[in-house]
Amino acid sequence: MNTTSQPEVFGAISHPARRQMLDLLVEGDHAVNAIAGNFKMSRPAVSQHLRVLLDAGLVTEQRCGRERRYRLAPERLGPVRDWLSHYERFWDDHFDRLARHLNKDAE
Amino acid sequence: MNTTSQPEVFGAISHPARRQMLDLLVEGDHAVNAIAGNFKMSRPAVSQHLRVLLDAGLVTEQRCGRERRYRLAPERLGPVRDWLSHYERFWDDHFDRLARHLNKDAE
DNA sequence: AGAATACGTAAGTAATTACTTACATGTCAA
DNA sequence: TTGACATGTAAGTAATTACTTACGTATTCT
Repeated sequence: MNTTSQPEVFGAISHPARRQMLDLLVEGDHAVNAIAGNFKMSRPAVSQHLRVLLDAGLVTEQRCGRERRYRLAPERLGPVRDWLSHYERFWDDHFDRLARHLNKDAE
Repeated sequence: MNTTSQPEVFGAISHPARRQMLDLLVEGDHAVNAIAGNFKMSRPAVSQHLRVLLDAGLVTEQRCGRERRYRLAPERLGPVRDWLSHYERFWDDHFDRLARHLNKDAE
């Protein structure tokens, strides 16, 4: 269990606004202004948060005319899920047994 | 999906040392010195990290003579798991279907 | 009682974070 | 081409974080 891998990811999701941005992007990709419309902070602040998410690899950006569309890249949440999986058994043994069963299937 | 609930939890697990402390406590409860032995930082620094985990509800402390034993309280990772669950489908649809199936069972 | 142990807390500091406003750059539209 | 739009970047700042050393407080041991 390597807890130091992808440290930026845990930092990136530690801010409520950034989690909310990811939640927004679940619906599909969005331009910066569309994202910023959901927040009280200034648009540059939103840009900076998006930069953090981009650096963490949690989103990708695509230039699209004068817009920049941000798209969710949820694979990078993998380390979080992996780390969390070590704790699953504590709150839901039933679920855990099934998860391990699935892993066995995958082998 | 309330991304602002239990914000401390996401902050608490954002630091690699604190995740490593939780990982340690998976094995069972430990006194502070036993925990500190695994880190290069000073013991007070470890105490301060443990305080963050305590405030987040991720560990409990029990006075035991002159020791203080910290024990994992993994239920508080629930918000993290819940938030993450909205992304499961992106990397493992099969797993997601089974998760939803389990939820249906639970009703 | 007195010394050693186990720990928290205080206080100080350097680094980082989360903003802000002002500005620069590239794109589209009249 | 001129102006409006979409966005990143720079620079400054206040707040927070992650440490450090010094010290205080129980508890146990002799």
